[in-house]
Amino acid sequence: MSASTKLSTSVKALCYLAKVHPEAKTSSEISNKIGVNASKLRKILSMLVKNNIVESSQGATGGFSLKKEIGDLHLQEVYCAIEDRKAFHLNVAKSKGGHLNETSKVNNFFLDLFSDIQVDIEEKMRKLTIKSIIEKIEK
Amino acid sequence: MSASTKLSTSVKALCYLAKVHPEAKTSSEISNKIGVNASKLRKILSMLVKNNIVESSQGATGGFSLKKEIGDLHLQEVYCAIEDRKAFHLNVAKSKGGHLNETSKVNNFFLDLFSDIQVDIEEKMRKLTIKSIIEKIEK
DNA sequence: AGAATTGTTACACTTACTGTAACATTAAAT
DNA sequence: ATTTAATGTTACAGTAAGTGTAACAATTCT
Repeated sequence: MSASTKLSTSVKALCYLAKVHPEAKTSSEISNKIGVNASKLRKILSMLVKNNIVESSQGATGGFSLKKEIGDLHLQEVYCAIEDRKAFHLNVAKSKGGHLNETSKVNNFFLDLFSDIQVDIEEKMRKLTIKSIIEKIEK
Repeated sequence: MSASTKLSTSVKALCYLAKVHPEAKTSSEISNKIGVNASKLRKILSMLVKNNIVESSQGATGGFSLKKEIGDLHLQEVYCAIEDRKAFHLNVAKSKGGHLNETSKVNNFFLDLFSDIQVDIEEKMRKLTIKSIIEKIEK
């Protein structure tokens, strides 16, 4: 699953959980609401659980509920929770061999450029809370 | 070939052509220098030709040479030449059905966000000329 | 104990990417 | 004119990545 798909799935689930807060909902309930496979959804939600964004309880009456206040929950935080590797990943061939030839210098240039872009993206996401996203969507 | 790979390949080829300017070089010569398959390279270079960035001549003594002054050639221009679709593409599920439910609203939010990001990236690329890249790389 | 849920693994299917080959088209050189 | 060597384009097999779904162990309430 691509980073951007995971991110939008996460936000959909978080918006739904925010609406029903503090009620807990099962993965299949959420799945029906947002149109994402329940198994895949659990995979994503489990990552949010590990990062203290969502709470889960197993067993017969289990389910997922919001743990963090959505006014304090930034998109960047969600993004980091679901994506370990540098995301919105851009391909640049690794330079092979020790010395820096022209080709590997160009590669390094793009690695730098893309990591600058990555920083910009994360900065943009840091300014958006889930609450602000919900407000923006509703109006 | 991903957008970012095509872009870095283009820049490698352009740097090499700048160095030997105004001499024309064949795709296999360039291929050897920058370590990219000659056939794939021709595919990319042909797009640069169509956008008046590179000149080509066919036939026995043919080859590729720079057409544009590298001080006037911006990375964004190269990028547009090789990539028709919105690049650095980020996945968002298309909303199906006419009405706007919560899920499709979230999708639209991300479409907007990602197109903002796209604008930022292109703006960054618009500030970089091939000449400035070469200077940056060499020092 | 039984039932229902999360958390995780596995797998087939599809889609995209990669590397390479092949060949028609073109143009210079002899 | 023929040959030669190049671009421009198409095709294709092999690989990698993404998608959708199923299965099942672990857990916890009733």
